[in-house]
Amino acid sequence: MRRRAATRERIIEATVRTLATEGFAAASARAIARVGGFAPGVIYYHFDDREDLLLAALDRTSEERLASYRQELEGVTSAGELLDRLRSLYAEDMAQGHIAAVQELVAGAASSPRLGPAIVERIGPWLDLTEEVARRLLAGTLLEHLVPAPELAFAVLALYLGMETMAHLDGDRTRAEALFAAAEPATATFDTLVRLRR
Amino acid sequence: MRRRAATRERIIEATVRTLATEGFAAASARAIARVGGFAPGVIYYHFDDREDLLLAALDRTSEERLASYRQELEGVTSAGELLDRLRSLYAEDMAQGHIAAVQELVAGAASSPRLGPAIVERIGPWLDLTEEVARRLLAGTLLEHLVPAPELAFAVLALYLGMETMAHLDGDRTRAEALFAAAEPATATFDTLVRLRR
Amino acid sequence: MRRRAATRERIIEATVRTLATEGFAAASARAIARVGGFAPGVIYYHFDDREDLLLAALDRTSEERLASYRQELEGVTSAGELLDRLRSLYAEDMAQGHIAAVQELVAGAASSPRLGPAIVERIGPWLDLTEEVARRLLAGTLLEHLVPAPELAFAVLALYLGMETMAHLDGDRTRAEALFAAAEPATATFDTLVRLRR
Amino acid sequence: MRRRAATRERIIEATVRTLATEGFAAASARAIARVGGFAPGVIYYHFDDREDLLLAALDRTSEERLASYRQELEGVTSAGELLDRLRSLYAEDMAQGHIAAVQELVAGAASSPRLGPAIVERIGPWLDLTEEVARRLLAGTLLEHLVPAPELAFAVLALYLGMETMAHLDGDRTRAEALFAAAEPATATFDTLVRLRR
DNA sequence: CATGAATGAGCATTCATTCAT
DNA sequence: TATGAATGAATGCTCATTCAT
Repeated sequence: MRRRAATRERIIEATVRTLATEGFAAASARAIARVGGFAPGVIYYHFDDREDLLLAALDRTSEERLASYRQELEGVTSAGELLDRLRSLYAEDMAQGHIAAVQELVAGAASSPRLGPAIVERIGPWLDLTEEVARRLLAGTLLEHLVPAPELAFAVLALYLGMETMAHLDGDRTRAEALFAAAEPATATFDTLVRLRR
Repeated sequence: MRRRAATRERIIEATVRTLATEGFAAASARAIARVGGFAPGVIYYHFDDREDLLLAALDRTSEERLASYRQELEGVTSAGELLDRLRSLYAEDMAQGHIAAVQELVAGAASSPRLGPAIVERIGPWLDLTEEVARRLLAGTLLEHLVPAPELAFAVLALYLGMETMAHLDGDRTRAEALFAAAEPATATFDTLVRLRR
Repeated sequence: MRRRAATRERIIEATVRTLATEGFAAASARAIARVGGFAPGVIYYHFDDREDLLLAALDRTSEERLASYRQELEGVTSAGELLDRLRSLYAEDMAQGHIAAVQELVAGAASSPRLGPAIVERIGPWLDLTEEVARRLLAGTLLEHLVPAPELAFAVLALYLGMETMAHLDGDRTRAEALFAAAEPATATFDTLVRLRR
Repeated sequence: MRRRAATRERIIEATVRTLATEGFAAASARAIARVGGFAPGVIYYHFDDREDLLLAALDRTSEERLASYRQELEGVTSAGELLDRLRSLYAEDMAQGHIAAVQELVAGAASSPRLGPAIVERIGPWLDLTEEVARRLLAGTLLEHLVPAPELAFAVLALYLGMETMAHLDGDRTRAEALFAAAEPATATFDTLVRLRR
């Protein structure tokens, strides 16, 4: 009983690792089994099929990262602080390969009708978190009624995803970093205006 | 002479259509041939390999749309007008399926080392156009020195791509439209401020 | 464990048979699978690729026959006896189809850069055996210093290979047999001269 | 009318060249057309199919070389002289690529049931020439009745073919040259014995 | 006669999935 | 439960050959 769950974990972990290092197309049942050190057949004892497994892997990564983001962004009250935190979270994402796995899944989803909607579904909690942070920062500012939080949250996530996609295409991460750097003066101005107003 | 070029066109057109309707992974030589009503072998008579064909399809779509965007955005001077034009261009993109094909290619490129950089290369002219429009709109405003145009252009394209990716994942276009609608008050405010300042 | 090796054997055996009866070019993965009664895919479960399989088939045949030749030629001391033994070995070769398979491989190797050198390598032990027998027979005769053993060995193998090629080209084995018959008086004379000299 | 024959020639010549430089498997209709600078389709106006063309190419090369060999070997009366002439003819063969084309054909014939016998047929005139030279040299010697000329001729051609095959396998021509060198003392001894006897 | 575009069958190889052990 | 051998369909691609122009 216990063992069943443990094996499941091993398979999921191997899948995330394979996605991150080999890519979506190369994350075949055999490749995952090789990475994890188990027989290919065992996968089908724990998961219905490849898609089922990939979604489980996405769940794992998503939950884990969402927890980190939530904790890190909880007490943030200024735009400058937010930018700082996001920057280091993004660096973490990259270092741990989580984001690579997600990006591979999003890209690969194009070729599987079931995967796409399931991925979007899993974006829901991220939208909630983003919206919450946005509301907190905009509260009491001029922008509060000018920029609706749900749409802003969607735009932020889309931007993040698009950035990742672009970086993934040619392996160049410097543009994303340049974007963080370029946003700094704007966040400073924003924070100053907010303080003056209060 | 004539015939050769005509067939090339037929193949490219079938490729764009297959990408848009079936997805990257399903756009196999056979599938494209089926869609276009020709023998699979003919593809290799006109293109070196699958990637060569996919890039040709991307070129076609990209050039065509870039021309439309350039023409439509040429004389735009206010944020409100810009938003309007983008809205209808986006609607066109969707109706014609071009953007779906592009999205599939961008996503699929993850699994092909040659495709990725080639696609990034083709994003260049889009970055230029975006940057140019951004400069024009920001010129003389307070934001001019606060928001560097190149990074802004990159962010805009990333946002657009991310939006498309998300919409493509589950086929829901309403979020993109909601974003356009939500941006309207902000553009109006922007235009008013600019006018006052002048 | 056991099963794996057994299947490997089946595949190799089917390969040798296909080479012998259908020829090099026709020994496609599909053809071999058809002959052996298994799925084409199984080949790639046991061998890296077609060349790997062909070389394995060559190894099997070569080792098996080399053992027979070595055993049969070990105690031979006269030219007449040598001729007799070679004759029956050659008949065996033909009956078992081994030599036909080898001939196909040698011929086909022309079109595969990796196969050629690998085959030459496998000819090494045959050169050694031939040279050893040649030395033994020539020792103490007038020819000993007139005919260098390594070159003689090479010539003998080339003659054997050429004979096989010719026979294989049109399926006529009688010329090879006529050659064996024609060589008999010469070997008898040789043996007589050697005996007189001693 | 004239033109027809001229085109035929061009095609044949392109075929020989393609065989020599690209090999049997790569000598596709398209490759030959590319080498010769004409349309692939034209081949089928002059030849029934690929095999027909390959045989025509073999005919051309064979006739041309046979004429050279015949002329060169006509007045030869000693084994030493014969060896010398053969050596320079062999060098010519190699330099002109004729022998490479023939070897490719012989090797490739394995994969075509019609080609094999047709090639053997074309070896006939070579057997005749070889036999004639052999008879001339052996006439009046002790070997005359010990070694039947037809079988000897066959053995010589088989040796030549085998040598070529082996050299072709790994591109090493030095062994053939070593064989020529090693045969020299034996031919000298042969010539001396013959002279003494007369 | 010649062209060169098109056909369709064939090939090597990979992979998700099944199933006897 | 787990193993890993086997299946069979699919894929990218090449080629001899045909045929409208």
